[in-house]
Amino acid sequence: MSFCPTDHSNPNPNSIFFPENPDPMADFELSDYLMLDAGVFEDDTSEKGMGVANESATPKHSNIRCKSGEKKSKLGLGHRIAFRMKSEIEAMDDGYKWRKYGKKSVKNSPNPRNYYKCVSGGCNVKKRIERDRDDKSYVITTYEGVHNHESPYTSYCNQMPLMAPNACISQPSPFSSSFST
DNA sequence: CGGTTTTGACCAGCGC
DNA sequence: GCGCTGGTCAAAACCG
Repeated sequence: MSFCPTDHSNPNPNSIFFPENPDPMADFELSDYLMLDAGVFEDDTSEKGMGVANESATPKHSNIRCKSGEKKSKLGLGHRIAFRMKSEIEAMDDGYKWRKYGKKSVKNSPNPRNYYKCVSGGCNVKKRIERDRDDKSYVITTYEGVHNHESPYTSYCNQMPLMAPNACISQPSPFSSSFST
């Protein structure tokens, strides 16, 4: 599996960029990535099966975890993807436009979880963001659903290939070493 | 003034 | 059936 910046079928870490931070590598580090395809997730704890709530429950390394044929997404939205990264900021701009619709304190975590929806018309992709309970310098982001549109950022890049052909896809990425297969 | 965020209330699913 | 928990709604507050 490879991640293409122009592929909007799934939100992916490669599409994240940092308009407010010209040097994201300075305080950004991907720690873990979980591919929770088709609403299925690795239920590796004894906690209630709300899926990716578990990713903060166990120590993690740079592994891609994928499992299929077990539990379905509660909402039936299809793809679910979660990753954990070291970052000072929680609301990273991944190129899509999100609207916050909820904030909730969750059990076993001192940090609240924030809920966002993609505001593009007809797109019901959601994401959850919370700080790792064990290490607050890490942020756990979970995407749920599939975008039915391109990222505005991707569109922007595609419009200026002659101007800066490498400006969007060739920047150093914390994900590139882990996910370019 | 319109869009976004905050926050308490409400609802549904799950375990006991 | 009941209580707990996570997820969503919606009104109010906030901000540019």
